[in-house]
Amino acid sequence: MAGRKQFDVDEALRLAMHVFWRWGWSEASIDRLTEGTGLGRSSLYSTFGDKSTLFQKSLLRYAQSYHPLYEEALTGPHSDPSAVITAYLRVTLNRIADPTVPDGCLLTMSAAQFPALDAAGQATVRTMIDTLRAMLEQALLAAGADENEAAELALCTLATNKSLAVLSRVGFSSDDLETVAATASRVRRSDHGVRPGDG
Amino acid sequence: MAGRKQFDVDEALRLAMHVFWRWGWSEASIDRLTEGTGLGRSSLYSTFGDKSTLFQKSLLRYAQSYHPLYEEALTGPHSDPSAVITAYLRVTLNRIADPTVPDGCLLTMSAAQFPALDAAGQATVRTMIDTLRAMLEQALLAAGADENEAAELALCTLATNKSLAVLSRVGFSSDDLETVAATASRVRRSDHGVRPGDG
DNA sequence: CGCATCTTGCACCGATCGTTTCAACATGCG
DNA sequence: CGCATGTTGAAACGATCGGTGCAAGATGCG
Repeated sequence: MAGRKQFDVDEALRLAMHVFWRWGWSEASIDRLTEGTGLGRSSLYSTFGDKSTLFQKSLLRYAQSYHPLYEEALTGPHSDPSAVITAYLRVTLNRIADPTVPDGCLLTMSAAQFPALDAAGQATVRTMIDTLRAMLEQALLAAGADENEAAELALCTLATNKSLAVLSRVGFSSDDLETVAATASRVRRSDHGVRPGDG
Repeated sequence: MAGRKQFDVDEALRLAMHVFWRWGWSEASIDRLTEGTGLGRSSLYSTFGDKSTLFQKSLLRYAQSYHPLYEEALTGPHSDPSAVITAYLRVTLNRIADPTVPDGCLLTMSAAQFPALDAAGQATVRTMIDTLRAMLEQALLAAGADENEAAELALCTLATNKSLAVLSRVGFSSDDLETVAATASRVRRSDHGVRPGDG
């Protein structure tokens, strides 16, 4: 039962990364990590150090194994920026649709971490969008644009709101955050006739 | 020391919500909640129920107290959709800049939950953007557009990536996610001469 | 084989987790 | 006052947390 290592270190790290993605930092207990990797506690600690160190290595492993997937889908040469973005986000969407593989972010709370987002909570979130949508509808009408775009813009604005929260917590600068917000504000701008600098 | 309640229930709930925002679900222990609200354990449990119930109520309270802030900044009537979006995201940015108030998302992991996002982790994230930026630079050059836009587009695409992860975990439909991704792909499309349906 | 070296499983550590219990106390009503 | 009702602080519950110690077992080398 002992002697030389009876497992592949890199595969074990991949499995550990998966546990962290599935459960998040706090809910990924040592017991869950040992179960998910198949290693014993001693092997886990002697190979990867304590939980913090293991999480660091998992994060690095995640980032390194993550981007090649996108590169694979985005083989050059590229001539259309929109196509690049579309292909990139398509990979994210496909991965999100598959609940068995890590999606585009290791740093959001896992479902196990907010046990209480029930129907009432969902409705509350919807209400938040609806208020924004109503304002956008009004503005689109006043600008002579298609008011049916309001729902789409409201959704995307909320999405930007969430991304700002994530990026700030990951450590992006306020300049970067400003850039994201400014670009989101320019979405489809030319479609409803507002020129740069307006507003 | 007892008799009638010696605290304001709504204010206590507000403080509890703040603790959940600051620490996240897992790291918001009962001790931290009692310290943050000023209540004893008995008062907390008898007033709000167990931790899950308290989190539900905090989430609702968060959503309800959150949107009025945006409405306040977005007094109508509105005539410019971009201005509405800009004002909305401006509130988010201002709140993120202030570390003492809840920002735009209660469901991202707090800083206390990933103790290992050090310089190495930051650099890894940067590498992920740089790869995307290089592809976009190539595409922008081929399309005859300004390649300096690549960094901005890469950042915003990553932002969309993160927002998709959050929205999916909150329970948004795949249709909604598709909408967000499609809109992100159209960002500044008309600026570099790519028509709808290309690619 | 003899021995050093490494790995593994298991028990165990103190600390903290969410939750419950309970006695002491303050109030409102008769 | 007497008593029911409700609140408060504090102690304690079992469970689980991250982490360690250690003996048993397996290997490589002489």
